Parts: sequence; C-alpha cells; structure tokens
Amino acid sequence: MFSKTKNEIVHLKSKKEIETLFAAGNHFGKAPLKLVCSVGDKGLGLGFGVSKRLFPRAVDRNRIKRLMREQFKLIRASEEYVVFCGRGFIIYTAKELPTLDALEKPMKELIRRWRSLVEGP
RNA sequence: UUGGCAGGCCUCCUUAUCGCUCUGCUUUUAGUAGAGAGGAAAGUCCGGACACCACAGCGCAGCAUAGCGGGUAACGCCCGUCGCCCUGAUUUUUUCGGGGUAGGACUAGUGCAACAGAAAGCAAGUACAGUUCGGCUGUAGUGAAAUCAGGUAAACUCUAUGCGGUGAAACGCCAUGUAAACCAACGUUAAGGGUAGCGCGCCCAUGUUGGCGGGUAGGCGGAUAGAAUACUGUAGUAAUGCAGUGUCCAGAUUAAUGAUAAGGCACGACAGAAUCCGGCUUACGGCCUGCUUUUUUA
RNA sequence: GGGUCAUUAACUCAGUUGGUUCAGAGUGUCGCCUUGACAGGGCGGAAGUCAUUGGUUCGAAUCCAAUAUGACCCA
Repeated sequence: MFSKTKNEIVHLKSKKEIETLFAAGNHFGKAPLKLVCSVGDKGLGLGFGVSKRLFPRAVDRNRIKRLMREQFKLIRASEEYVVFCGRGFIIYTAKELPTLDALEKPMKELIRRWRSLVEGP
C-alpha cells in the first residue's frame, strides 16, 4: 500500500479504469484544457491526452503531452501545492500549439477546483 | 560564379539543475551506475521471417510478373547487357556522352478502330498507267495504320513462371478448479462440422444440438542478438558473396527524450519506434567528391 | 495496426466496349424583356488545367502507376 503522506504519482494505465473515470467523473473546462477527475484514496493518478483529429502529426501530440507533464511537475514543485488524492485525465482542446507559460494559469485553476472537490463536502 | 545530375556522409553541440522509460547493483522508504527514436520511424505499394489453420496436398477459378544473363531468404527490388525512344557533341552515314523504357505472343480464337477514305477485314474496289488480258501489277489519294502472314494485348485472351488463407488485436501460458470443463438428448458409419472462392482429398466420436458454470479487453511470454553492424582481406565489370577480428545499438503498452540557465556555430528542415527484416515511393536541411552548363578574366 | 471507396462549374450530381457529335443537367450567378416597382415568368450568356504528376495509345474525364485530399469499415 502506498503511503498517503507521500505525493506519489501513478500513470493511469488501465483502460477499464479510464472508462469508469470518463463515465462517472467530474468534468471541468478551462481555456485550452479540460479535466476529467474523481475522488480517490490511493495516491494521485494522472493521464494526459491530445486529440488526433486536432493534431494529425505525432510529433505535435508528443510535444503537447510533454509540455503538460512539465507544467504539472512545476506546479507540484511550488510551495503552494497541497497533496491530495484522486484520479484525473487532462485533455488539450485547442487547435494551436501551446507554450509552457500559456498552460500555467489554466492548469492551476483546474487543480484548485479539483482540490476543492476532494476537500469539500 | 550560377544551375542541373550521380554517389557518399551528417541530422545542433557542451555544461549545470529538476523530471521521464528500461536494465544492473546496493538496499528494498530510497540511492547509485549505464542505455534511451529515423533516414525516412511515414505511405502501406511489394517481398519475406514468425505464428495458427493438416509441418498446406491435387484441380479449377483468381491475382501478379514478362528481352537475355546474374545477385538475393525472397521480390514487382538491385546489377550487367541487348533492342527501342528522347536529348547533346560530331555530323552524309557512323561514333561517343547523358536520360528514359510494363520490352513475351494478334502464324490459336474473339473484339475494337472516331474523322477522313472506294475500302479498317466472312470483304469490296476509285482514278491513271502497264499487262502474259488473270477483278494480274504499279502509282496516286485518305489515314496512326491500307492484301501487308495489316494495326491494337496498361482490349478479352494465349503462353511461360510464381502465389494456400489469416495477421502479433496472430499465437502460447497463467488465474480459485478444468483451460479440449461438466450434464442431458440425438446419431451408429450416413449426415454434419472444420481449412474463410469452388470441387476433390484430409481431419473430427475429443461429433451435433440444448442446458449450465467460469473468464472477459487482467498479467506474463511472443518482444528485440539479427538474412545485424564496423574494419580488414579476398572472388566478381557490378549488384553481391565468402573468410577473419571486434561491437551490442530503444523495447514502451493512455504508450518513455522535456523544461530552465549560460556559451558557441552552420541559427537547427522533414519529422516520433509499437513483432522484426529487405526494397520501392513520398517529405526535407546541410557538407564533400565527380561530371556537365552559364558568366567574367587571361 | 489492418482494410474498402470516392474526387467532374460556386453547390448537388450525370457521363463505359477510349473517338470528329464529349465536357453535360439542375440550383445559383450575370445581362435583356415583361411590371409604375418587386416577386414570378420568358430569352440569352459566362463560369472547367475532369484532384495532381507521369506513362500506354494516332488519340485519355475514361486504361495503368505514383501522389494528395476526404469519407467509411474491422477492433
């Protein structure tokens, strides 16, 4: 069992788990991003996705997913970050290639709403 | 100096911090060391390896290829060579250089041929001339092609050669217990099912039908050392083969290469592995070598 | 990962033994007529490298190959 005090990150791998997340989770949208999340107690599980229809080339999709991972890493390393648990999947919905700075505000906003869902009633 | 063609090579580099995937070691909270996309990884146009269906057999159908010789595991790929076509030099021919070429057979059969033309093929026959007086010969005229064994097969077709099908989401193993589960009925050598176009043949009593139970996109294998690659020698015009020595070079499975700071230069194009190889095609930045062309100077 | 189709005027579509008659139809668009004016109607016109490139052929929208774009199917 993972320790709850550590901010362990698990890759969302199971297709079954992702399907239940999309069917029963909460959906939040913010500018170029969309978050599908749920409340859990076994650490933090994350996944990142880009539509193949919006970006036909694999190079662009890889680039966006790397930028999103990098931005989440930066947020997690900052001082104001508070550890919480759950399952989340972040999707990029815009049509233009983003920069790292452009992802900071929407992702912070999505994480704040997710955390309020976890800590709320 | 400009452009083109052919061949070869490279695909930003260095340092620091944080972070990702795999492997080894220490220890199992974690730490540490090493490795980490391409020439096209792409399109999926061909050929194979591999797996299952009978270690895939025979015939028909179907598909593919097409001078000749060689290379290869194999090919529709590659090399050499002949013919044909285009182009340049020389120029009467000839010869030489470069490029292209699906290039078997209309003396097996069938079909097609606009316009023009007498006539485009079971024939018919214009004008003029010749004549051995035989609708025999020649010329003219139309056309891409005109009794010439006519043209056309990237028309059907024929000949030769090759090809069984499916496709890693194949396939094997594991789970709590069988992994071809169990029960009932039917059937008794005939019918049915299995091979995914058809027939034969082959296989199945572990059959067919119904009922009931378990599992369900969970995990492991397949899965990365190979028709691999570098150098040297050697056979060959070449493609390529053989021998010796050395090297290990991604292995993910919502799917790993990024961010920040500093410096340098050519200021970074096309673009991201998903079972693996050999080719083809397409996209695209730079350097070197050889040939050719334009301009300037002598 | 594997397969099957399609592309013709601004739009929706026809176009087969390749052929002077093959580049057409409807809607739209433009001009004229009809009306005091409009709608409607009538007459006439323009609009196309047949997706791109190459090949076969005397001749290609049509046959062959490659490329580009779009759609769909298996899971």
